[in-house]
Amino acid sequence: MVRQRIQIKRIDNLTARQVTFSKRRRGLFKKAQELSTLCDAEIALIVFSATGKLFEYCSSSMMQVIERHRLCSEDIGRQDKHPPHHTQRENHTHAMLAEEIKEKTAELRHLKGEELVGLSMEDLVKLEKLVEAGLSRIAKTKGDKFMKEIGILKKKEALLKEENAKLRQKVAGTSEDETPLLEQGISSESVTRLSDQAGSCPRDLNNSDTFLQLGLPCPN
Amino acid sequence: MVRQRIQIKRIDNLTARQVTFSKRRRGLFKKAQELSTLCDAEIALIVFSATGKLFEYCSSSMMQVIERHRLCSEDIGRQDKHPPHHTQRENHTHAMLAEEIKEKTAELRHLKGEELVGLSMEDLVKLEKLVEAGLSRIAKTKGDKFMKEIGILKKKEALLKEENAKLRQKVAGTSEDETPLLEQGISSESVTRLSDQAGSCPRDLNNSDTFLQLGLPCPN
DNA sequence: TACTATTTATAAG
DNA sequence: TTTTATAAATAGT
Repeated sequence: MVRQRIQIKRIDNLTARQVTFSKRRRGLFKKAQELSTLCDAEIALIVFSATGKLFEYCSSSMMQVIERHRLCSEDIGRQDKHPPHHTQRENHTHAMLAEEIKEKTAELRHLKGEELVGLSMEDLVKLEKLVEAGLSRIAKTKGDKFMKEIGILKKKEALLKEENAKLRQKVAGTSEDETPLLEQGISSESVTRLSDQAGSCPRDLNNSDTFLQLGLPCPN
Repeated sequence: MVRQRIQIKRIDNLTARQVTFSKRRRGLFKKAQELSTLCDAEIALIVFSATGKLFEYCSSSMMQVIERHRLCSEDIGRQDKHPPHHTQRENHTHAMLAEEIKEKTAELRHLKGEELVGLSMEDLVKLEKLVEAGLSRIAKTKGDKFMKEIGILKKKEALLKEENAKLRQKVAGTSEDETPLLEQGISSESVTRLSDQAGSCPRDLNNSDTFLQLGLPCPN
């Protein structure tokens, strides 16, 4: 396919074959994963090299996909008139479970605003309300958590300030050095560096969506 | 990858997603088969579209490859001493399906703003974004549908008005009665009662969330 | 579905 | 492995 178009037939030269295998295998896996991501597909890819080495990729769980595949194949090739034994019941259970998965998958899509064609106006309005309600709960939970974090940080700040004040007193008592412990030019009222956490903001707040800065910027 | 480089992330637009899926799926299968031929590899590729349709390729026999894969995986994690029968497999399938249901149920709860305790700030922010995106898609779909309905109704209105006018002319020609057919005091310009639908608004618009009244209130 | 301008993959070195 | 020239794939139309 390059420098010179190649024939799609077995490469005789061992080295060339191995090199090509390695390159194309990588390409194939990349494409598989891109397809999965772009199109929301569930993909399983199993590759055995000529030497028997296994390479695999799966967008979710290999077992899960293989099971799903088995179920589908079963459905297609159901020519066995009489599923003889208890398998009758097994199949029934499978069908139920599969149905449930299908329903839940559809509902998930709807909640995510996908596959909406075919929904009636009424359905859409209901769905919108449902999602709005969910969103407000999520926002509230987020807000609560956020406020709690702020509370904790403020408490820490107060404690450290107090400690700081005490230390400053001690220092003042044992030395003539009047230089404050904090960086000069920045009031200790407006900024308190948390000495035991210097250089690391709490992960949950170190997020681009966090819209308040708390006056305790991360040093990054 | 062309005309404009695309991000490898889920394609939101349904049509574009389906088109891309179709194209890339073909490409992927071609690559798989080329690799298999060129390098003498044994390859199995299973693809489920977002809508649940199964596509598969296998250089030999799917069962064979899956079995070989199972053996390899087993070698890695051999904990099951003696898988007695096929019931093992049945149970396994059940477990997988049950697990999938569990996952989907949890995701549904989250999208509905339930069971949020335990989620990190990061999770919450992600979730909020996801739901917001879904909501906006739903709202857009609803709005589009709504506008379409309005268009249809307006067209109907125009047609009926025209018909009305003609009928009125006829009536005027055959009788001296000057009383309009419509309720007196309401201009036929602003209200046209759809005679064949009197008393029943289209169901989809008879909803508290419908914010325009169209000048055709339901008599309830 | 078919067409291209581009990007991506890759054969050969 | 890394580099290139070129073939192949594909996003947008």
